[in-house]
Amino acid sequence: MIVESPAKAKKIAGYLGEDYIVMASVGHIRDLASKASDLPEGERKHSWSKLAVNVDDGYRPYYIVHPSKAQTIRDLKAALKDAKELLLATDEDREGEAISWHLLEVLKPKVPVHRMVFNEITPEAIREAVANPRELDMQLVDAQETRRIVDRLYGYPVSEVLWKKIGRDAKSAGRVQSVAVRLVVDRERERIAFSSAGYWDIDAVFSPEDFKARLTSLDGTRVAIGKDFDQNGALKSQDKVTLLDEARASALAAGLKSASFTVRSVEQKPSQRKPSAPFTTSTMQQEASNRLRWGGQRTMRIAQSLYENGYITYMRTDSVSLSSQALNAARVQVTELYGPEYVEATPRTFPNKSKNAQEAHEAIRPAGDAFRTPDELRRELNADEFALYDLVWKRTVASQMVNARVATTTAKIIGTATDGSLAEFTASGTVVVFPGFYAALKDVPEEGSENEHELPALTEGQVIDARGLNAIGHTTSPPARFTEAKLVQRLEELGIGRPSTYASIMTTILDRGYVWKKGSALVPSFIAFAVVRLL
DNA sequence: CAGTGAGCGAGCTTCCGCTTGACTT
Repeated sequence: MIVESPAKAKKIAGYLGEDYIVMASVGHIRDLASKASDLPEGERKHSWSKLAVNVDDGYRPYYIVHPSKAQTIRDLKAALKDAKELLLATDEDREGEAISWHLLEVLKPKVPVHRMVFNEITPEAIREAVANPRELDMQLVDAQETRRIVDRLYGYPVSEVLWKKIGRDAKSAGRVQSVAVRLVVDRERERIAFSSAGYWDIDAVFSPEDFKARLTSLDGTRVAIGKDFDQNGALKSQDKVTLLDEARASALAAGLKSASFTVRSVEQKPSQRKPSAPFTTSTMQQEASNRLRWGGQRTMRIAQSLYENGYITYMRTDSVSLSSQALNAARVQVTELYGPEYVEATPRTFPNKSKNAQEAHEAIRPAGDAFRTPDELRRELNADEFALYDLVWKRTVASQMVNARVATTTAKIIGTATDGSLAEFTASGTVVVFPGFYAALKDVPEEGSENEHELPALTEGQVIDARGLNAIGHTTSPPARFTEAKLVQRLEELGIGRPSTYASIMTTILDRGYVWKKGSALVPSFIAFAVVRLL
């Protein structure tokens, strides 16, 4: 049996016993020749030679076995000599199907060949796959080959156009990298074109319990805030809003100093928060970026180590689905750690956000049919591994827990200034009524929950005091630059790139000098503007 | 006889996606 990953091969070998030899192709075994000199003698002088695609004869590709793969091929051939049967068990996606086809072409097996697939590595799933082989799907193989040829046919010549038209500082172009560069450049253009606007409001602190409120309305008209402005710094809608300048805001704050304030309304609204879907490669990179400040490369290196040592499932995946084994493990763990009332009644499933998803693997989760808690592994893992495992564990377990229930209280407080203006302040507070999946996250609160705070008990008509009234100036900000994680998220939404390439796309555009990093922000170089304009 | 310069040809760069391990900083 041939699979793609050595770690996977080792695991499956343990399940199948001595009748099977399980080996790995270690990814692709052949690729288009990368330069004309790698072609056979006599084929090096055609106009298409350096493309390694014969565009004059049906776009016939010239494949070569990369020298670093020669030993793998020799090992596979040697093992095949004594085999009764060859089972091609590469991943169930476009690239995996192609790897199987290339294996057939190179190994030329004399024994019966079967193609089989499995989405989870359990003894039952493997046995079922062995019992239900299928044929190679040549449509999928053709799709991969076409993808490969078109990327070459555009990537090489368009890169060469850049060399000629812009100079050798323009290094490369391609279906994926050029879109990434363009997103960064477009964003920078928006920032350059942006005009910021200034506006003022008043922050108030009221007693009891010194809670904070903000001026939201003046004489019945809403006070302008950041989102009322467009990118030119002009007020957006025709909606009636009052725009406060510094003088007006300061005068108003002074005029309210001795005012008496009344609670005009108190409204409480219950709401629920849902846990996020289990990790894909892209969301894991985003979370590690947010929580741990790690780049994609580092996250993937740590994940690889966790995977090879059997702590997590495969780390290059576009699926948010958990196997039945994983669902069960998560639910058992939630019951044990938090109690049955924390387990969602039926297993939660999540829609896949990426329309190009091929779902050859399940979501990234703790390995095994019983999860080990981060605390149980604290001694076995180094600091980085522990930090990433902790994120994976929390995300997986939380995904099978019940919603958090929260209550948001909004209070409106009014007062009249010495000049007769009626000022309305708004305060809001949120309390967690039932933590649900928050219980698993603990120190890692979900988005938006960091600032949750409670309001004191207030009743309508209650008269309260202002402890402080401060006019505060604000300016609108341009759209933020992309971070690595945000760019990966956007590329995935657009269906560009694959889990195995997200981290390397970033190094490509950095290495080519198209972008540089300012802290974690991606800033385009001058040459990037030129390249995007030409393309 | 040594050095210079023109002209010519060969070879390199470049794409995306799948794996790990051997390197260097």
